[in-house]
Amino acid sequence: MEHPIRLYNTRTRCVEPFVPTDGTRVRMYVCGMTVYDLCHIGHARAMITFDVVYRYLVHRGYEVVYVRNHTDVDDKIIARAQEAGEPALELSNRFIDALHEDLAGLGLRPPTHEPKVSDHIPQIIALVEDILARGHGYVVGGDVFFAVESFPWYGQLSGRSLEDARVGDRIAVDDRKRHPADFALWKAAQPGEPWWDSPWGKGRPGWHIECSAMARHYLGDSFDIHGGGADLVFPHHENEIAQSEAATGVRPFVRVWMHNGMVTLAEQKMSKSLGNIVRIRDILREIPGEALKLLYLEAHYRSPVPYSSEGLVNALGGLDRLYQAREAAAHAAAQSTGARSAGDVARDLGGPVQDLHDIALAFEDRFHAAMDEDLNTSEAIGLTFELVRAVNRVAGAKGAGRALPVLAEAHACFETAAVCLGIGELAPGEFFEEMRTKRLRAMGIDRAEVEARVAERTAARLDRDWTRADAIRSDLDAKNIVVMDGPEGTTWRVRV
RNA sequence: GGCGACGUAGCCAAGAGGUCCAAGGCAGAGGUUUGCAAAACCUCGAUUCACCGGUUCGAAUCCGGUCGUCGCCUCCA
Repeated sequence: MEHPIRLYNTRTRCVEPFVPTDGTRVRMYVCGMTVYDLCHIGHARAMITFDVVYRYLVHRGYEVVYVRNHTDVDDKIIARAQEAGEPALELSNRFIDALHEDLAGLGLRPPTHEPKVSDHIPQIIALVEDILARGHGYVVGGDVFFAVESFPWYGQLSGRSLEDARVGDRIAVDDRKRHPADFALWKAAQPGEPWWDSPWGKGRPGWHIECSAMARHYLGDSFDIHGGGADLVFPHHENEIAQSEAATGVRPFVRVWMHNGMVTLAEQKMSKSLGNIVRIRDILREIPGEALKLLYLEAHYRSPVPYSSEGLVNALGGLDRLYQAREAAAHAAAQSTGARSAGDVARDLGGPVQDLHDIALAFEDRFHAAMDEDLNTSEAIGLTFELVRAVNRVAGAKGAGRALPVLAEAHACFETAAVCLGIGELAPGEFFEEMRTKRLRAMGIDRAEVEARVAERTAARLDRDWTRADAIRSDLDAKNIVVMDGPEGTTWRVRV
């Protein structure tokens, strides 16, 4: 690694060089979701953020073990299941399937492991036993609590002390707790709830412990990166640290804590309690998934990002532009014989061709420099669009045929961006088709009818009947269908 | 009340004290191109980085204060 990647660490509140413990092997755990409902665009942000972390680390030569859990044992799941009269694990499995569909629609890479809580009860019980053995927990009835006062570093991540926390201020405190901030490691089973046998009787894991246990099982007592949404810093991640470090005696549990910013709607955080939820699949019906990625990645992952349908459609426009340039570059790459070097061609042709060559040559280094600095995807995307413009300048000009080797270079740059960001990964034709299908659906337009009218217009144009051709054009235009006459015939698109 | 983040053009957004008198995208104006369009390309847009002080030869970038917005402290990505 010629120049280390630098990442912001929530624990130290600094951007610091990232050096994995184990050479080129990186171990990363990301909090997935509690699967009692469909994924919303806030989940999407976390998933997209860490998908990019994963992609980029792999791109830079690391071997990454990426674990993202499904929390399938939880109060809310149980409550939903009881309402629906469905076994809790069946319900959670349905939502895991839905999650996989949604994330595939966004073009996210699957993690190395996707453990479920229900499959790791023995590991959880073992972890709780270790915590008790080291004197950091206590049993009350069939419940087990973590004793925060026994762990001197409690608050290290969130930067709050036990005095500051004032946990009792806003919630009713269970008077069996020794300290208001103590939290459940294991909960005794209530009637009608799923349960597992344990040394403390029938029960189930508390919230937090599952991540400690599964991270330990797949990644060991100490690992490189732990990610999740910024709203998990406290109490979830704080409690994870306390449990894990208390159980193993190994510090630090996690070397780098990474947290993505929230998605806001109309200046407010999207959240379950506010009820302002937008689901991933509602978007995917009408917009290609990469548009959401572009919208998010245009901002830094730690900043809040405003969501709006206008913003999304905006991003779709940019994506479309990117794919058009990609298509031109891909076309050139396929045709380029490589008989002449890009450098020679650039020198001979000069002007925009030379400019494109220069941009392409510097692209990878500049792209890496941006991403190395705590994943500055905004700048990386800026660079990509500079490339788009440079490509269009060359590809759209007369004599583009002579510049093929240089356009082929640009094509390779687009590949780098696509692999690292997951944007522009589809074959351009595939993207245009997806966009057309989804936009037609969004606008309720019948495809066959459009194609018939376009054919009609083409016939009119062949007869040089401009009046009729223009009438059809404006007719279609009123329905947001834009007709384009190019050298290779007439195409059409749905206006975005 | 405690802890934290942020405030850059009409909108979104990047900017490791000087080589940035501020990337990129969208929207807008003019132009090239086109049967007419669309797309694409070219040109134009913050004398300025919420406000006020301070440090410095020099600050959007550092420090202090003011105002504003948001997040966490309760389930949350």
